[in-house]
Amino acid sequence: MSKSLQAIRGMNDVLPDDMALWRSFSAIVEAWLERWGYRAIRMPLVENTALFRRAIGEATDIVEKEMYSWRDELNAEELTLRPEGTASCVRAAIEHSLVYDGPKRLWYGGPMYRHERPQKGRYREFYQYGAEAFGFPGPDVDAELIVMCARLWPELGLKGIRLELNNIGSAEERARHRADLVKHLEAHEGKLDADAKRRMHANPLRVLDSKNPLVQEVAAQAPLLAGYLGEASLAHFEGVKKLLAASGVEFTINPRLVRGLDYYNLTVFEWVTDALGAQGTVCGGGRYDGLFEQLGGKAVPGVGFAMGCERLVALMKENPDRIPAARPDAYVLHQGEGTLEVAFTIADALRRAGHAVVMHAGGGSFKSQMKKADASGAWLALIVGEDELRAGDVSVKALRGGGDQQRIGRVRVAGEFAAILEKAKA
RNA sequence: GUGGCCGUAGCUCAAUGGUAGAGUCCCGGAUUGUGAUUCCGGUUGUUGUGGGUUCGAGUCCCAUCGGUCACCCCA
Repeated sequence: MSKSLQAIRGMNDVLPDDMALWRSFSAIVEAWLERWGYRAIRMPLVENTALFRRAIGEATDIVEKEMYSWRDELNAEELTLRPEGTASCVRAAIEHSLVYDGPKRLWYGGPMYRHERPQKGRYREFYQYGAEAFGFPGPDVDAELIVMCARLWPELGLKGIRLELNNIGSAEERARHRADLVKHLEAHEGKLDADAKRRMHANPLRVLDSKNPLVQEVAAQAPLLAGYLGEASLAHFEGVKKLLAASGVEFTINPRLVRGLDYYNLTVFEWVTDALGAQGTVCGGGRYDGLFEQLGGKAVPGVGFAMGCERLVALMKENPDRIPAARPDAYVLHQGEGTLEVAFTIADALRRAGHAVVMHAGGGSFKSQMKKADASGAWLALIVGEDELRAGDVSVKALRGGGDQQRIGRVRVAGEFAAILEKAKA
């Protein structure tokens, strides 16, 4: 084992048995995104490091210690494997003037990279689907994105995913709150632990999340952001809540909900489950109206979410009956001089007619070929032996119940196969 | 990044410091051409890796790699 190479820590192979579930997950999610009017976009996995530093924020954990960054000496560039998708998506929208002719709804999917200690539901390479709506300032699209998710969970067969919501106000409101918050923290610096002190100026909102009881005491008396929210912010949030209520989507307000990326404002939300231990957030997002300008574009409002595929697939795994069995229509076996060519061309003809056909390869006794046919999960076994070869026939045997073995002329197989298959499945 | 627990056959797991095992899977056989059930037989391995203690280490110690859980963080 030690001499053989291993996958990079926190970066996982997905084996064929699991890929069946992954592909069905992807098919459901992608169809759902398209159905809601979101259009696919694809961005590179590698971007300039500066993009993430500017978008996500210098003081965030992601930028401080989780990015895979390196210097590409060939071009003298600082590069980073993307830790999330929103920054790239906004960069692409600015670069290609995507909102020139009006607002846009976009989605993307693919791997993201963060150098964290791996844990269940937390990997160094992990897949996300993200949806972003650019150019819509109103609360309706915030609500649309949230309701969208609410409708997806049942399609994936998932229950017990609850919605947490918060309003973190505008940049100006947060700046005023933040100034007062820092003052408050400074006044009680003696009670803060090292972590809280470090964050006090860099990311004071995070201090409120501390689990240290002494720090909590300080946090409990800290000025609340809610007291700094102006009419516009409150109205926006009311608008979101009204549409959620109209859609029958339940939520809890979590005033502690602070997203770990600096670009958010107004609406932030997380979809959370208790079934995954400490990594319970299955989808998270919010509004980021300042991000376009921060990245050098015109002022364009944005709102979006990203969902963690590994976590959702893990939840789907708990309902094994939803895992689709991929079975071929037929398994073709052959034995005897001259049978291979006949079997081979029959398999070819059936595939050209649209059927899923596995051709036995590698020889073996008749018995072992039958075993492989059964193990393949195929509905039918097609047998070309010496008898069939002489008679110009193929034997068709149903492997999953349904009907006796029959022989049919091999020129008729392609034409009659669909009917035979249907009968075998009945 | 910090701490706890764990690493034995492809998989799931046994083995008081004293000869590494079971189930499953896989392969072969049970009248010459028929699977899934049943019966019989067979192969599974540098016990994650590298050191150390010991007459003797899967077992004890150290390191390292990996997994897992919690902290942290987030999807």
